[in-house]
Amino acid sequence: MVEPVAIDGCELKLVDPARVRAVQQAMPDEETVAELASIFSLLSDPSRLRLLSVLLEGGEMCVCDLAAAAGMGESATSHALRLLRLHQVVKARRAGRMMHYSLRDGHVRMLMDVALVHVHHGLGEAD
Amino acid sequence: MVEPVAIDGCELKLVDPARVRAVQQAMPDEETVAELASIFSLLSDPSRLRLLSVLLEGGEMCVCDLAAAAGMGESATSHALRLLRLHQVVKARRAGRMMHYSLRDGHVRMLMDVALVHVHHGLGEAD
DNA sequence: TCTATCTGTGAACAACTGTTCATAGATAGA
DNA sequence: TCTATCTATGAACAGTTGTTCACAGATAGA
Repeated sequence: MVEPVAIDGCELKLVDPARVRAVQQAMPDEETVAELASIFSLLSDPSRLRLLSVLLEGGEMCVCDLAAAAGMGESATSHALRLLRLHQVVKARRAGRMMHYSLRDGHVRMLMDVALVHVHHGLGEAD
Repeated sequence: MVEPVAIDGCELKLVDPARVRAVQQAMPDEETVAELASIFSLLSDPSRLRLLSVLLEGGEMCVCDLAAAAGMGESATSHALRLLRLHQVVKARRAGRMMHYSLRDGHVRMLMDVALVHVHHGLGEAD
């Protein structure tokens, strides 16, 4: 029933080769996929999520307050904020010896809201 | 300028203790944070993102076609689909000896779209 | 029942990640 | 300039993750 088909130079057994080829052509390029993975990876850590929650609720804050509110050490907080800044999720402002961090745009809130809906919608349902 | 303040039984130096306390009370509980991290973690892997892209574009498909379209081995594909199914992201339907997988709802597309907007919006901007 | 085919699972391995510790950089005030 | 304070960085360690390999389960057809 499953016919052997040559695809990408390799011989594979496929059920619907035409659909496979069509889907492959419509797929985003590797760079885009990698960037998406990067963004989601940033949001996949509880500590970073807590930091972002704090920034969503409290607005601009210094590292020591962020650390205390998120229940983290200050070094871990600094490492996390550096990552978030490198990926354009937060921005930093210096005021004297203190650094103040804030969210860069509203996408984070949207992402967290959609994910929350999914979490609460899928509870208790079987496959 | 920064006053030592007792919080959670530990003495810490904070700039704005009132705001820290307010933010802490508004923060989602640990379980919710962990569930959010779980969902984002599923989307943080390029292989799983490709699989989801394929399902978004092609609809319901069997494991061998999914593997071919996403450019993965069939075992890796099966492992990935199992994870996605355990977290209610995809659902499975058996037809003979073949398993057909499909997306469970539209949240995945929303999440990917919002993340894409962020990726393209933030390109080339400095901090 | 026996076999071929499609998919699922467990173990093992390398690669990656987040935290901590120690230390360095940067700034304000004396 | 010297010191105290706040933040950033580098190294190292444990913990986690994704893939592959080998094999097991499940189903259709002979």
